[in-house]
Amino acid sequence: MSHGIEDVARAAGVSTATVSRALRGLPNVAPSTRDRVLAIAHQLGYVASPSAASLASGRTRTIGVLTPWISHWFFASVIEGAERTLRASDFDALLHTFEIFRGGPRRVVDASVLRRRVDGLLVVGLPLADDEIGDLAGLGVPLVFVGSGPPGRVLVRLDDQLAARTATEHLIELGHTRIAHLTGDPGDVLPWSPAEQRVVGWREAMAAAGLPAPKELEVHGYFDVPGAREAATGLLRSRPDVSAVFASSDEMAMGVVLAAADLGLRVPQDLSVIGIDGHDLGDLIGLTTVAQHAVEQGVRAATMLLDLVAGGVVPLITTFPTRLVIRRTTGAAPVG
Amino acid sequence: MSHGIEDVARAAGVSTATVSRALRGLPNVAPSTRDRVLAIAHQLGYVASPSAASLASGRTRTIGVLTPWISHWFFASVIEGAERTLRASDFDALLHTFEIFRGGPRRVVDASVLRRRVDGLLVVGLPLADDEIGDLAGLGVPLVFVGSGPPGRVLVRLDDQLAARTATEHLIELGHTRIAHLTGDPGDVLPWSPAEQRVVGWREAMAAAGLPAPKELEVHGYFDVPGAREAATGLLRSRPDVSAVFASSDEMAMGVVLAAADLGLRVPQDLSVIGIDGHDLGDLIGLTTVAQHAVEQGVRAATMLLDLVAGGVVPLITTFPTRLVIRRTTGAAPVG
DNA sequence: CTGTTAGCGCTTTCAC
DNA sequence: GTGAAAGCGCTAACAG
Repeated sequence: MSHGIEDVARAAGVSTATVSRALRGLPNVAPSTRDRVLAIAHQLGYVASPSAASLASGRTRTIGVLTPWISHWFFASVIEGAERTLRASDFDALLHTFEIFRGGPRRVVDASVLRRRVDGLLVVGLPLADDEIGDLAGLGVPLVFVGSGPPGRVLVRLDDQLAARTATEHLIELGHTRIAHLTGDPGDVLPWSPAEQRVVGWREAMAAAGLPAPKELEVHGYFDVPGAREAATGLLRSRPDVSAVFASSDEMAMGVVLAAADLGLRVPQDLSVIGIDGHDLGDLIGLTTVAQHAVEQGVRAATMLLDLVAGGVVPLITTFPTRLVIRRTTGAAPVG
Repeated sequence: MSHGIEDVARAAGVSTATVSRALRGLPNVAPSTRDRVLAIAHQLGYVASPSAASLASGRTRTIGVLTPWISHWFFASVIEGAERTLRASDFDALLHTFEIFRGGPRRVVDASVLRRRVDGLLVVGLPLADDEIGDLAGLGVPLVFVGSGPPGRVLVRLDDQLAARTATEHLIELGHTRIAHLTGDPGDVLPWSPAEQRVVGWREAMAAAGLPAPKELEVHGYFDVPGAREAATGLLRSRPDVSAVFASSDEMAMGVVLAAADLGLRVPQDLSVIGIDGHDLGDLIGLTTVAQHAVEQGVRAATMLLDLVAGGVVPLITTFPTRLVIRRTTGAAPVG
């Protein structure tokens, strides 16, 4: 049942070296030989042992995918795109999640377990500390960041400041003046994190319109629906004058919509809500959003990583476009 | 930077065999020796090469996770639970998705690429053909199915018939008599698939109440929000007398809610909708559902798989409970 | 409790 | 275009 390369070599009347070459499509194999080897290998159901091949060649044909969650829209979408791309090139995707605990510090990324295990690393939306990034880089394999990455490293992203300005400006055009921004955990303060960039974009848009953007209007909650619901409830209670909320993600925006319902506020008559993402289910509640292509970012990042693994060069920063999708959660500011 | 087992052995003044034993926590190593080896390995940042270890031992400490999608609630949740559990036991999760194309046949699962690559396989919600399952079994590693699996194999599931009856009975109790069932692709006809079991549960509940469950009320759509929206639109147009829809999943139920909105039907006054899942975002539209614990199923399945890999025995079928969560998409049947 | 010695199943020079 | 042979870096008997 389980054949080795020698069985194939013997059956084909060639050496194991030739079988290895033929199966991997290397040059310097006579077409007739190649065909024969391929046929026999197929017939025997032979597939090279990945461990043996890795040990001998030093390459694993495996890409590690590091992510904090998989059951969030952006992450699941990116991973789906990346996995599909890797598989198409006969690479495996090794999934490593790093839970970010509510309130507590997240488990630190341990690079050493990845040593000699992967040919490259895809870091999805995980704002890492400098030393962690250094450890990962120390593995000596190419790194590509998606959604969130430090300067100087290969990064696939969107223009977070622009997306945030777009969202905020949409609210401003609707006549809102008390526009709050709901963002992620306050511990996430790396200046290059998307959350931080979006805060900057919000401030810029507010400033450009001559509107105040005080600290009380910058609310930090946990980065999901329940977290946002809770944070938004607090905000809307203490600042009933707020007529619009720009949430840093669609999931957070959904939490805001739920909080509004909890408090008996009508959306968008009493409160306008906008997010960033283009979440699949945003349509369900008519969520206005600044949409991005998450699956495509996964595809692109994986493609670039594969290029790097093959020794190619890729652009340091790839910026994906976003577009404003106006639906039913934003409307004209209440009069008075 | 990158040390081998010999470096550690030399520094500790022992043989490589002892280093190997000490690092893996095997017995027959003096505590003092073990401590010394551990300290030196740590100091050197030594981690055994997985390829070399696999080649020598025949074990990979890797579990393959097979799934059709990752960006669907059930799948993402199960995978998240499983990955966390595997990681806790120092096992890696290798992600293999098998896209199910709309309309077309899905890509067939190719077991051979998994040969000698994994110590076990977790199949998540992928209704496989008998020969595919045979191929996977032929790999000689333990298999655990989650959500959907053939009789005679280790399976973590919920009682699909019961869940469907619970959902249908809820609608019947509200006075509905024309209750349609929206389910997945018609190609998915394996008698043991969850979709098929849910159809059976719906029919049973209808029959028990003396209500008709004709074929026209059993609607097949693609297994996601847009697919259900489309299928439900067709149904509601051709059968305006239908006052309630039981959808096979929450995502499909969301599609029904959207279809109702498209057609100007009020939910629940004109149409009641119920799903199965307990999707995170069901709350957003007050979706009534029969909830299950997807993350826990992933945890349990991974735990059992690890047991099997270690040579243990596990129950063939593990059935998770469900519970009816009544929210706002179901209400009394319209009078007349 | 520890060391010695074979491999595990490939890939990769280096010859021919 | 093909083969022989030397590893890749560990683990697993088997001794002692």
